[in-house]
Amino acid sequence: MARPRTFDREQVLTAATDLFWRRGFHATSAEELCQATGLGRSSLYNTFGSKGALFAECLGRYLDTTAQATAEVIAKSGDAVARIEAYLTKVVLEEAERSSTGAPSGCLAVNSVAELAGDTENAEFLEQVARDTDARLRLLTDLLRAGQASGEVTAEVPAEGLAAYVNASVAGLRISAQGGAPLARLADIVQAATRALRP
Amino acid sequence: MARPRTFDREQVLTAATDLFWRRGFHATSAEELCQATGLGRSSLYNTFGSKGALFAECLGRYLDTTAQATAEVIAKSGDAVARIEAYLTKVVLEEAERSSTGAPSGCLAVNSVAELAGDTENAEFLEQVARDTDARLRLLTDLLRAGQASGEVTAEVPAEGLAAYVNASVAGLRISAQGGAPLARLADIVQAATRALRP
DNA sequence: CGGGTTTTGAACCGATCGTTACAGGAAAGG
DNA sequence: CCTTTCCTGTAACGATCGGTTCAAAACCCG
Repeated sequence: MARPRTFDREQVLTAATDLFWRRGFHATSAEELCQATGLGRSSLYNTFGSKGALFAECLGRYLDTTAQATAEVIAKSGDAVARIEAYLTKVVLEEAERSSTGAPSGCLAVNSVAELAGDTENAEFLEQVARDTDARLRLLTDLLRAGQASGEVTAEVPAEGLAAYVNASVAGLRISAQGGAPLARLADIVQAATRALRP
Repeated sequence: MARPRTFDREQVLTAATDLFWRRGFHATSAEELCQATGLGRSSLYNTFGSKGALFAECLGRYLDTTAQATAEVIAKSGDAVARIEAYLTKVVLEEAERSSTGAPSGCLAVNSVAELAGDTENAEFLEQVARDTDARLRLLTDLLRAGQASGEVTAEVPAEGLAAYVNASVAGLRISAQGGAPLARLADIVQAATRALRP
């Protein structure tokens, strides 16, 4: 019936995500996206509509992927503090692997919040991240509240607050990694952050 | 001898810093800078040379100002943990005031790292932030090491690691504030972060 | 193998990017 | 008052921005 596509949609999204992650939304041009994905301008616009729509799709895919990975680590056995520690350690291991493979450091969601927080024209991207953050906070809150109930986790701070704290720690780790902190320091941050949760 | 300037350099830098802070380096145009500062294109370029040079000056001034403010809070009396808590609390109070006055939230240095970490053409800005971060880490390390020596601060994590942790906590607070976290959550984060330092 | 449908490449759109050129205006020294 | 020196506003520079147009190419189905 018709001429088929010569590219794989998922591969294109992966390449575009990598570029947005590395350079940010505003600094990434359509020309660079074409070069990185290998497809022409009309194919890109015919498939995704606009640069903003492509970014929204990349961001959504990124958020879903990382949310799933987070849920898997959190769901492992062990007490609540150990699960949080495993979660934070996973972040450090990711940064270690990324810096050795040339992949971008930090977190696309954190970068997007930092870049677009004052950008009224692109508030939709912030809402995407906000929805993801809310879901992540609910997951962490449930885990930490259960930990408080069983005495593994301190009750000096409400579970919602501890969840926000864990979330902030991840962002802090990501920014620290982007700032060039050595792996040993990132590991120290995890150790310190974990201490705060114990009774 | 010559015609004098009709604007105040410091006021221009303040207005430009506010705009860069709010919108980021790449998304801030020369046109917007002229509008925000009130001066014409040629005056702006005649005075600062280029958009990048202006940003470097804004960033340097911001870093110096905040470094001084940090040093003042850290130098106050009290034990090491109380000083760190005062430092983190100050961050939260700043965010509270900014959100009520319409000033930009978050931190220009954090935003710059997130936006420019993968930007090889603007590595000079990252170096500026890196120098500031190194100095801040030295200050924190000294304080925390003294706290460890007197037993006020845990020795489970080396002082350099605790300093990196405090620094990461500030970045996490800033990103959380930009992401829309309510003040009560930010205060919880400070309480939790402070717990990690105690023996 | 030919008709119908979709993708593709390349040229092109107006707008805006960062930056510069230049003519005229305003103050201080003589 | 006139020259000198700098500053200012306007207009424009080439380059690039995100996005579109369109004809030709490529494929599937009959």
